[in-house]
Amino acid sequence: MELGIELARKKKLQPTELELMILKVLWGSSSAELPMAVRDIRDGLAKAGRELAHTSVITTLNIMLEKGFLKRSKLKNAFLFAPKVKQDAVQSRVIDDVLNRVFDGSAQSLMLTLMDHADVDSDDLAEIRRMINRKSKQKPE
Amino acid sequence: MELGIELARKKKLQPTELELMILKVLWGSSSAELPMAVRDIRDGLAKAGRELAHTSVITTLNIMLEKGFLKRSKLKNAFLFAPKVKQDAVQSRVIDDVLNRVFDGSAQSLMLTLMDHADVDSDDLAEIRRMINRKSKQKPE
DNA sequence: AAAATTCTTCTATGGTTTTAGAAGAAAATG
DNA sequence: CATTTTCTTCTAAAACCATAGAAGAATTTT
Repeated sequence: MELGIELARKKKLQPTELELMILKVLWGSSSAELPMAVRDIRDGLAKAGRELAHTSVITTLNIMLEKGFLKRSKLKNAFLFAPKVKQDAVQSRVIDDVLNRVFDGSAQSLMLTLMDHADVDSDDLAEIRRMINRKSKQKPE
Repeated sequence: MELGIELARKKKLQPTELELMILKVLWGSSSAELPMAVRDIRDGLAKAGRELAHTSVITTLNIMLEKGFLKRSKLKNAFLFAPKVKQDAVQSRVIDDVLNRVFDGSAQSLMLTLMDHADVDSDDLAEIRRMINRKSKQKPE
């Protein structure tokens, strides 16, 4: 029996380029958590170099709502949007994805690439070393 | 001579999902560098869980050729494909992109996320520490 | 209240990605 | 040499992404 079962398309958990920009505007708003009006989000995008029509922003916000990235509330006749996902969580998912897809799961390889490439100065290195020490104590595993 | 100045579209430097899988098949082939036949690439993909029609693979390979990810040679009537970009280079570009887009350029933040998330065991930590020491000597910057 | 402004939903287009069939040329096989 | 197999190129479709105009409802302004 050939069941047609719509496998409900595996929901991209990763925000797209533009979606991420929007999330960053929301996360960065004075008191995060605080819902923003479309107009303000649009301004935030413009400030980041992305000038879009008002309706373009709305369209994307609605898609993000469906995807579960945002929550929405109403003020008068207008909608306000707030992030439903935390920045940490998104960052984690992205790193996980890159780690597995691009670096075959090798965290070392990833770090090596990062340090070879990005201009990590000696202060950064020191900070990272501190981080590692903390880590290796805290979780000897 | 006013040649047609191909400012063309901004050439996605990043391989897509499938394109990356294909590159991995090519990079991973016994002696990298060695050109592979479509059939073999197809098998490699299948082995990685991606079963595509022969023509689907060809279509994608041709796109990758246009994008400059691959080079092509001919054997009899069939084409052979080999990577034109090195794995390091692609990894670098991806990390750079993620660093800037997702972590606002903070390598520390990226690393922290990586270590909090991925299961980096103490051996890994030791290795990473060694890496950092090497780095901080080599380039006091 | 009439007019202007503000917002939303609907609809639409162009581009990219992924996937694959049809048609036809070339090579291998019997 | 006729048939089968193996390749390629062309064409195409569905999904997703980015962008935005038209139409219409609600709010504000004059």
